[in-house]
Amino acid sequence: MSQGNTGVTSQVVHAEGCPVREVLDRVAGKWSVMIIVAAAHGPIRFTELERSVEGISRRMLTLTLRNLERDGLVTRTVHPTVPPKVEYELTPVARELHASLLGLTDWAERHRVTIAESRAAYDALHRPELLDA
Amino acid sequence: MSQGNTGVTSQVVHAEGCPVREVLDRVAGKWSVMIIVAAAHGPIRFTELERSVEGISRRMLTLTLRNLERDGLVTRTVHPTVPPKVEYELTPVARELHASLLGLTDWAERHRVTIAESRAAYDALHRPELLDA
DNA sequence: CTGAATCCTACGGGATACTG
DNA sequence: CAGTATCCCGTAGGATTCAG
Repeated sequence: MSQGNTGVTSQVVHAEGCPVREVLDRVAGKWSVMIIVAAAHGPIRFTELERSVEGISRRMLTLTLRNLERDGLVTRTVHPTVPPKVEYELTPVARELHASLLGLTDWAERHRVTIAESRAAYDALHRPELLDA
Repeated sequence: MSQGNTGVTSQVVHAEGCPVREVLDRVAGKWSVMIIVAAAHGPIRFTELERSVEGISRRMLTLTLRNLERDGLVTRTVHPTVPPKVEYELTPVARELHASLLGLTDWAERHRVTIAESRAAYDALHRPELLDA
């Protein structure tokens, strides 16, 4: 091989059963992580979540909470009062996730400016048409 | 308010400008992270990526690589040979991201079984119709 | 207050074919 | 080898309405 092989064994990233994919699928939704962040401080009510997670619709809040509950990431506690009061709380598993997420948010904060600049530069070079936003 | 306020100041998770959302949007795609993982070992060629990232289509590989390049997460190096040879390499910023990702994959591996069980249990309770898959 | 049910649309992403 | 260009479809998710 005159061109030489890389010598680097590029290992396959398995599609199925890949832990990377799994966590991502679980967290990929538009709202899951934001809900986890909003609930990280302790039990929180439905309406509080609705206000905390800016921009979320009532429907998506419900759906996402159901999925989180299904995965065992939040618990749902109904207080049989009137008016009804429902509290959501992160499970220990979700708290661990939240801790790991901190690494990501930290990364995002450290590089957000750089990334924004990179985008602008790229667009200036490869997307001249959308320069006058 | 006889029910009392919670005392817990549920802070708002801002929609715009939220670093959490930003990193997620950037990584939320179906393939971004898997490409980053596949490229973590060093420079890698287009076709090698295509084989490494199981299940990806040529189209999505190209699109995702372009976005990663745009965000300054990968560099694209064209070797003017014949046949053409293009190498993609993670930038330092992306390497940091990859490191943070390790925390997530670790979390996923530690809890995948628990989560799967949680799902099964939830479905058994709340989705009796789809029990005979 | 805390949802569930419907309706509807945008867009991510797959399959396929063509190109330098 | 390394892409681009089209076509097409499923579904995430928004708006709105009804209900316990």
